[in-house]
Amino acid sequence: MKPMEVTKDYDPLEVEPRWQQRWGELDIYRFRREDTKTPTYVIDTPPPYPSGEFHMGTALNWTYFDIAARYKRMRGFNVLFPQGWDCHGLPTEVQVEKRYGIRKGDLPPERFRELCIKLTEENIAHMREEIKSLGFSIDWSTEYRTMDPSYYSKTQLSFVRLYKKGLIYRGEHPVNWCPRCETAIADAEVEYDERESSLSYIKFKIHGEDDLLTIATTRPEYLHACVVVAVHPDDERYKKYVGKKLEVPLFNQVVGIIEDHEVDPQFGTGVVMICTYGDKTDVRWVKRHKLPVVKAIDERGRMTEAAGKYVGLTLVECKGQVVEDLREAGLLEKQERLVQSVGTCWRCKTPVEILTKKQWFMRVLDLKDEVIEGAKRARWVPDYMRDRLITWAESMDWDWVISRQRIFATPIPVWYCPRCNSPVIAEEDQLPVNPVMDKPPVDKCQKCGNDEFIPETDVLDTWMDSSLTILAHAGWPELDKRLFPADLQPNGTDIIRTWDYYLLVRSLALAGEAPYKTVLINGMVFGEDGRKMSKSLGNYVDTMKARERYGVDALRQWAAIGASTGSDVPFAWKDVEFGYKFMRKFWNAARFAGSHFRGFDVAGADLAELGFRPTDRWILSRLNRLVNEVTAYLEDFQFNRALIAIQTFIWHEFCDMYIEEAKYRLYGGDPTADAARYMLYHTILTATKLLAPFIPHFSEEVYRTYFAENYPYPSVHVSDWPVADEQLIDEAAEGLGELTNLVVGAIRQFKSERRMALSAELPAVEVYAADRKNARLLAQVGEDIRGTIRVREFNVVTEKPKVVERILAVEPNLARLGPRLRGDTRLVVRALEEADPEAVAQELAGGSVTLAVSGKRFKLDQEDVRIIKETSSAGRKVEVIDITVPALAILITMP
RNA sequence: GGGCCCGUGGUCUAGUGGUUAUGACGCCACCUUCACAAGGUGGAAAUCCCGAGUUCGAAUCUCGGCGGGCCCA
Repeated sequence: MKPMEVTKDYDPLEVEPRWQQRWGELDIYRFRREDTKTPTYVIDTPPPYPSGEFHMGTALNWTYFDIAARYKRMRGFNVLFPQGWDCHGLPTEVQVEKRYGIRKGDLPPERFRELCIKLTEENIAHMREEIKSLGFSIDWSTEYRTMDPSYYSKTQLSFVRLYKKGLIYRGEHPVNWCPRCETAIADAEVEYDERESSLSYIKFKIHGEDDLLTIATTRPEYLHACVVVAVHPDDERYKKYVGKKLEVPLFNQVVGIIEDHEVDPQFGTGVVMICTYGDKTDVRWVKRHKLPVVKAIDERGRMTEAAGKYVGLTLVECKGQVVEDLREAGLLEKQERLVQSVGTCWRCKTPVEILTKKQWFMRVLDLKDEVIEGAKRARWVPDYMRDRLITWAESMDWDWVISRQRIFATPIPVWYCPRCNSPVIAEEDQLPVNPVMDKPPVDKCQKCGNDEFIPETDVLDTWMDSSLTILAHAGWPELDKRLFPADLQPNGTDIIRTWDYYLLVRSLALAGEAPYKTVLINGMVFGEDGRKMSKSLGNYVDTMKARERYGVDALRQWAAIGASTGSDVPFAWKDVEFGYKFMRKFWNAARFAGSHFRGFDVAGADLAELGFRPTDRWILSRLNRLVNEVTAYLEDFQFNRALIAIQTFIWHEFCDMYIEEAKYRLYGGDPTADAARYMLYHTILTATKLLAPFIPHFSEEVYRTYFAENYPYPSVHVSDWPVADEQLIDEAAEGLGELTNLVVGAIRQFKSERRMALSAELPAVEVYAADRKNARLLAQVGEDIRGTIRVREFNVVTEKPKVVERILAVEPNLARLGPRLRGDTRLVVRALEEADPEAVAQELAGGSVTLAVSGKRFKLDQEDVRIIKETSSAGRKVEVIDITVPALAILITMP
């Protein structure tokens, strides 16, 4: 497209798909494995769960990766930005059951698995399209799926290796159990929910006495599994009972009374019953006091034989029946309503129970110190997020349950000898393996010689797959040290204790090294109502909806600028719209600039000959400063600050001031017009590059329209990141530019107040500068001011014009006075307020002023204060604008 | 109950010791202005949650309270 034909409005919906397709053809995001020279930058991106929908939170997350990836690419790194899918999991099984109206037990596992794979592929296809439409610079050649044999054979290999290292074991241990899903679930999968329940006060008879003791419990259905009763050791009420025995009502087992610090004397009666297992505290108590375990319920949450006549009832049924029977027996003292936090299955929200089952565990508690050390060594953005992982690691009291009773997951590569129960672990070279279909690596049991085996039917927790991502990218078990540890580990606050933790613990166990150098955390996305965005709350905005109005680049600006890094980000249409408005503003500026620098030979221009004016030097200095600022912010992952800095510069300095101040030269055949053309070219090009990581499509469109022909790069995204020229950062030039803007702004405001068109011509403007230095400076920019505000005659004077000048106040410069005067600062401030400003100013004109307060004397020089003046016209047919700092009076001769 | 974070105009938000607190959206007034009226120039609008402390000086640091969030128990 030629600049002449550039459209007035930027149309992202037309531009964006065009560049997405072109980038694919150019293959510019591919990680170059064969390139061993260029430094690498490795981003381990969390593989999303293929639920079928791309959540706004994921869009935020991916925007962060993408900004980092594009920035590092322009800085010359060989960037690995992979994409994978964390396929295994219960939600897919549930979705398949729903879709086909079946229960997973209805089909052979392999058949059910196939249906899961089919559904997953469909879901991935949708999500892949959406990710592509969002324009992320992913290297699609890296795409992996954890359900593929090529991936899960690594999961299995990790199992085998950790088993050999003694870090995986099979054991009888209490686990969180979902009785609906009939599977063990990890701590991280337990969700807590406020639920109303009842607290039952139940009378226990003291064994061998007639006395009764009342205990309070929320779980009367576990009465048959009560193994002991506990009180707090300092609880005077119950001292006399400790050591005695109690008879459990309805079931009549005789249990002891013990003391434990964890009993809350304020809760209920201060006497609690310990059941195996009513909750996690019970697990600790059983361990601490070496109590017996009663298997109270089965895998479906029904009462076992141990419950006597209640056998076969569900937990809820049993609770009702037991309470009823207690009431009839006169043993129920009372019931109270109680709101408590209940652990539920993250998927189906069924309250979680605790069962003792044979399960596979990873010995993560043994790695606690190394995990904490690894977390401490990594850089965290923001820094305080590190504490979340450390607190979590410190508070863990169970090993990680890695087995699940599900179908769609990585099989555990193990068989058992049915005679002696010894496990047979798969050999590394036979992986991937499905023990149900495949044979074990040995013909006879090593222990007992038996030649038959039964397969392990349990499968692995899906985190066993996804905690290998970094190792898998790096080619583990043969580790490419360029790719491990990863440079960047970006993810949301919600998965610090899962993904960041599991990656760390597994890499330490398998590779002896922490897997990431920097962890970049993003907050959660909230809906426009201020609550976490979710379908169930009805505040959900689809990413497709969010991009169809203003395009992806507008949405990305919301993501980048919505909050400081790590903070939660409320979704707001106005932010997306502002993103679009910014692009339109820049687009039009580029259109204007392009029409002026088109045909101008930038490469061949001799900068010394162009004749830069003060406004050119000002914007050039600001631009170079901007490059430094944005670069520093990006190194710090402060995306919001980086983008705000660019937007503010473009809009308010470049467009509102510089372009307006350059127009008179461009239109008027000024000898320095080429300098302005050069500045327009250089500023637009540099800003376009700075914007490329944030708004890639827009930047590409601008780059290709105006600049590409002059450079060898096929895309702005593989061009070079701007480097500031420190020589051009010039305080004096900036001061002069700001002085120019001040006068221009004041006259604009003046015209606006008098309802004059901003382009209205003024016969004459005279600026009176009290300060000789300012007068000299103004003289240098007089031509720019004259040209910009359209005035026929512009003069700067130092002699007082016919105006009356009045000193309004002499204000203290606290930044200077505070540190010097300390406690006396207040006195001086008071003294200045009370003194006659005219007198103070007059004395100060001689160099310094001495104030006497409370018997003390303070000498202030001109730097210690600021003089606030007001001028007013005296008789001439002029209007006057007063500027107090610096002291200027602008006299305008009216038309 | 624990850890971490947050509380700033009507709404959202930037801002980790210094004069007059950033910006967006919304609101009001004015300006066809030769890149952009989906623009520009202005304006009104903030007890910086409350209380105490540290300091010459606190939105910012400390403590307490109140309110909210995320993760966890």
